[in-house]
Amino acid sequence: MKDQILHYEAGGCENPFEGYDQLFEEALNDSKQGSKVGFKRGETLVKQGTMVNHIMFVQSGYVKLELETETGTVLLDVVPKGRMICLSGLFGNDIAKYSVIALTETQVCDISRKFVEDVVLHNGDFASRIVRNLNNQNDYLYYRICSLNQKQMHGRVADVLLYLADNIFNSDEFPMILSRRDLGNYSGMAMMSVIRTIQAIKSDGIIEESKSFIKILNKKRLIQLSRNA
Amino acid sequence: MKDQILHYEAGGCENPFEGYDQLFEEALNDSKQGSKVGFKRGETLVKQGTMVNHIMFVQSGYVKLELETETGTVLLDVVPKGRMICLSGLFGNDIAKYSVIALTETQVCDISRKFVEDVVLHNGDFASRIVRNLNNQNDYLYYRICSLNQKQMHGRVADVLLYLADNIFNSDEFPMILSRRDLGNYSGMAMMSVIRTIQAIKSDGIIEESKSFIKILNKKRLIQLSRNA
DNA sequence: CGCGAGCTTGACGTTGTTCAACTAGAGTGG
DNA sequence: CCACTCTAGTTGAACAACGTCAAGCTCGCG
Repeated sequence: MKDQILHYEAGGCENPFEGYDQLFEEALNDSKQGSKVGFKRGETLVKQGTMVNHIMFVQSGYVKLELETETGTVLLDVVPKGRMICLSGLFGNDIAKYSVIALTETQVCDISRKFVEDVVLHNGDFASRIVRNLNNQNDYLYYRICSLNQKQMHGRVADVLLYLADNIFNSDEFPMILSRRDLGNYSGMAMMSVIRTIQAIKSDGIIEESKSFIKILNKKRLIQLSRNA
Repeated sequence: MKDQILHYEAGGCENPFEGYDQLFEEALNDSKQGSKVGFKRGETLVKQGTMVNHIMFVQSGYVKLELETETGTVLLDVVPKGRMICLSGLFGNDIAKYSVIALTETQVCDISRKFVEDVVLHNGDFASRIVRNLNNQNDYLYYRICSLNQKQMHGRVADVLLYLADNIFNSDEFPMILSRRDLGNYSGMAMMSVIRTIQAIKSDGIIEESKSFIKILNKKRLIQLSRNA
């Protein structure tokens, strides 16, 4: 029971729109409602502080959510293809709370926020999915807070790697789309500390990296590291 | 814009049940649906890992939400009278993700989770309030992550104090219901580091403490500390 | 071939934790 | 009423963890 949150399992990253294809297809085909847009790595989809009146479905690629503060940047999350972004703006104000930046070539599909809000208002089943999705997001953030609160460098780096493997790529081998700096912004560490820690994990034979492609060789030990061993 | 999240303002801690008194009054008067229970300081309202089939309204007093992990305890949040707890269990499974513990004498009022879920399913306006509430909870967690990620001890302690003053007690003078250990579990610090930091803030004349009652004497400087000065 | 961004390494200084000893107050039982 | 104990809070000194600085590296790209 205790470790239910230690190894975050994204039960709730299910797409709440699944099964509602038809409903939203109409919205998407309406030129005013939906439009597909492509981005290159590094491009900004949404800039923190600007007005945003739509939510987005990531059709292909990967994006990161970043929060800029006076003292630096926090990497809030990585979102892979098949999930939604900006759901957290539903029924709130128009101002984007964080920036969204492409980590790879990315295609997204905009949906009017008002439209989605209307569906929530009139379709209880859909509303319940949105609630469940937000609750899962909450669980994820709890897990992040635990990691930051209690673990030291090795544990935190292990956490990011496990999160990427288990929740973003669903594989123990994946391309390293995050820079060392990104990893630092995610885990609350200086970039150089990230480097040193990863170096140590590599030379312990726990992971392998070539051509910015990560392989987890010894997952058990990685999980042990995460538990602060 | 940048500091929108640095000073967390609980726009969203509004009670989503407000205005729905009548609807839930009925539920509460039904002996099966609602019941009022009292707790003393230190008593556990909900134990992490147990089954919970209700959400709770805090009628009087203050409670804390705590997550127990293998490596220690994380203080997730403090909830004052007038707010709900366990909303995060809506449409999820029955298992409590965290413990709820009374910080003072507390009276709570249980409401069947199924009942609330039914209202969400059939009342769009209420559903939108729940969504907004959860989104505000998300914002709060982002703010916490920023604090943990980027600030050092003085900033983090300042953050807790400001959070308590601005969002829990709505006053710059309040009883210190959290122990030093609690503060450590909240801010990701060792208890002794909390003590030293508070001692320093006191001797700088920024706060005053007597009989476990806190007065913020110089809020500007406390905010400066929070900004990592 | 040279330039720049991301990465790496070592030395050093700071921040924060741990350990151990001590104090003050709150309850408890005789 | 007085020991007695228990918990929360406090302090200092030693130590480990982490960040910072400065220099050099590597690799893709023009």
